[in-house]
Amino acid sequence: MSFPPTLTLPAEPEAASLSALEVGVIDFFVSTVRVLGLPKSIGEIYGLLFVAPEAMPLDTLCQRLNMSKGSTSQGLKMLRAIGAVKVVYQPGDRRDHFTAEADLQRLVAGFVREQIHPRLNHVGERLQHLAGLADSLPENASGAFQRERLQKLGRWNERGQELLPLLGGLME
Amino acid sequence: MSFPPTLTLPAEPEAASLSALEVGVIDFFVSTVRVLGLPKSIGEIYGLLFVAPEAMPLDTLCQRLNMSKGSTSQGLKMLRAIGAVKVVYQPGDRRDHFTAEADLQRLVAGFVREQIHPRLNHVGERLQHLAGLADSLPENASGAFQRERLQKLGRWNERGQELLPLLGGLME
DNA sequence: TAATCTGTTCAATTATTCTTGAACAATTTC
DNA sequence: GAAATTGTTCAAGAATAATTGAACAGATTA
Repeated sequence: MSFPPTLTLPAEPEAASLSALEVGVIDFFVSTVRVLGLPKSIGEIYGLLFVAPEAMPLDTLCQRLNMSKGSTSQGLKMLRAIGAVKVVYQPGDRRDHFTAEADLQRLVAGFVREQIHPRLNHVGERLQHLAGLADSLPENASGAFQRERLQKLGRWNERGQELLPLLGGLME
Repeated sequence: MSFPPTLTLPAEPEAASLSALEVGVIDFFVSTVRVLGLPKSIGEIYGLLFVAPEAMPLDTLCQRLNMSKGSTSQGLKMLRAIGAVKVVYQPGDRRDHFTAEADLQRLVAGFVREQIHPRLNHVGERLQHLAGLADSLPENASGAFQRERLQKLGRWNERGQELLPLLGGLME
């Protein structure tokens, strides 16, 4: 009873060589990023760059994270948009090299700007429109209740508008 | 040229009868809830209850939102856990009746408790473990850099722990 | 100019999450 | 107790989101 000698088992599938420290830090950012509703790959890329003393190019990230070039490129694109990674010039190397931005205030500001604000699009307008409907509500208890609820919605929205920009400031 | 008289077109597929106001408010909460990473159905249920002057039972929600009993039941379960809907007793009706909790501070507190904290599980422990690895880092520039990054991670975590509970307080 | 290198894009696949609907338990009514 | 009512659970299906990989464009080198 023997295994076919012509068939070589593909060992561990290109196990990415990451130190325990790197794995730990990446793991931390993967969880964080999940809470924020971003894809795991974003957390992996940022995590590796965050612990890395040196900037690294796209293909190094691909290899070490065992991630496709497409995902890595897209992930870096988003991270750059947020301002969470920066491109640094590396003399004598044609490739872009990336480092992690580690200033929490900037990270928060970038995240709010790129991820939260766009999704809050037109909320103000829509509430405006709703407020218009309030006038044609009946003059009874139900009408009064609903007008009150609409006002509450408006106040919540204003409060949110005020608070969001302050978020960054709270971060030390 | 005529349509087969025996074939009745199924009209609009049980178009849920919602007023423009209701649609608007539901729409508002659906967007909000999406930003928070919760399923749409949660926003629909809460939105309808939020504008409704009267408490309503599960099957009314199903009918008006055109949503399955399963989804409605699960959605109400989560909303109850967060503290975003309350059960009110309705004399002479065996069914539970639900209303929306509209106190923002309580909503935020419940959301953090049920959705954020559980996901942040063990982050402290894991960071503790990572801090252990710091000691066996080399005494060169790279080692120093990584130790610093680990410290930063620890500070961020502490800061988050302090800030989360305050979130509710900010809400008026 | 051709060949190589670097990085981006996007259609197709894969993985994840949400919703449905039917089966079930627990009450209540007859 | 049988039938009806109310609400929950969960496996299967549907919808959504993330990832891959191959094709591509632009830049650089030979």
